[in-house]
Amino acid sequence: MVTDQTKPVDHPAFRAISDPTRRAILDGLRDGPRTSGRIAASFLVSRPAVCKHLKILVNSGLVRVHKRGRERVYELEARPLEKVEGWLEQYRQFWASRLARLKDYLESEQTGADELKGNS
Amino acid sequence: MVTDQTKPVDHPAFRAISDPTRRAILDGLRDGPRTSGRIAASFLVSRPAVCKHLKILVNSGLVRVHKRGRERVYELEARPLEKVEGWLEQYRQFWASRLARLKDYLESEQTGADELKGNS
DNA sequence: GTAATCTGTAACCGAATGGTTACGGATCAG
DNA sequence: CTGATCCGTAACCATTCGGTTACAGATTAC
Repeated sequence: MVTDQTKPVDHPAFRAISDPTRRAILDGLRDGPRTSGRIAASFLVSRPAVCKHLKILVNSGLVRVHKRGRERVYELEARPLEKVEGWLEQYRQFWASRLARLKDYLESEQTGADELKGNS
Repeated sequence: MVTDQTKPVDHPAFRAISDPTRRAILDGLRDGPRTSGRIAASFLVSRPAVCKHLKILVNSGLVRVHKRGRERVYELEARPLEKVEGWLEQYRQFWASRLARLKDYLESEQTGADELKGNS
């Protein structure tokens, strides 16, 4: 076996970070906790839309929320991203290794011996 | 500024890897190039469904394809994942640093001085 | 040539997604 | 108490998504 045989990684975070707006929200929260209104003010979409994104982020574990008076403070909780990182890690060798670059080179002159590289 | 100020990262790969089936397809391709039929055979969903997933993966740049006789060989192209990795990297400090763990500890006894940590 | 095989796509369908406007609950200001 | 403010959710809508079955184009086998 060429690569590590690991169970399929699944986590709601994968879905959560697939949306550009949600990623932008997370990016903003890297500067510190923010209230719902303040977050929404920095986006073109409506406030309820942001609220729904925040809900998704909370449900995926990427953001925590707690009340403070009449406002609610949202805060980044990055730990679930570790799952994504873990999945990604298994691919790093395919873009970072010398072998990967060698492969790229060989592919520039089609050998036609494709499936020889790994068939179970 | 606490964190690096970077342009919002966007790439079709984020959407592509949000689906569990597509991630499983990529996982399989780590063992080497495979034909469409062989890939489909290892999934419960129908062959056309796998075809559509493969198309999405090709369009996102995560998979390359070339014909060989009457079959088509799909091959992993991991480089776009570097974009995802780059975005993720900006969050590593939030789950890996000593500061992050200190924050976690402090949060276990609500101080109420939330937004003091970073307001522009 | 003809039949079997490998493959992608069209047509269709139900469910989920991402957005909107309208509303109501809770809290602060006066 | 009353009005303004902050906020989440309900209801609705168009679009996308992920799946299916049916079909058609190429290539191989005989």
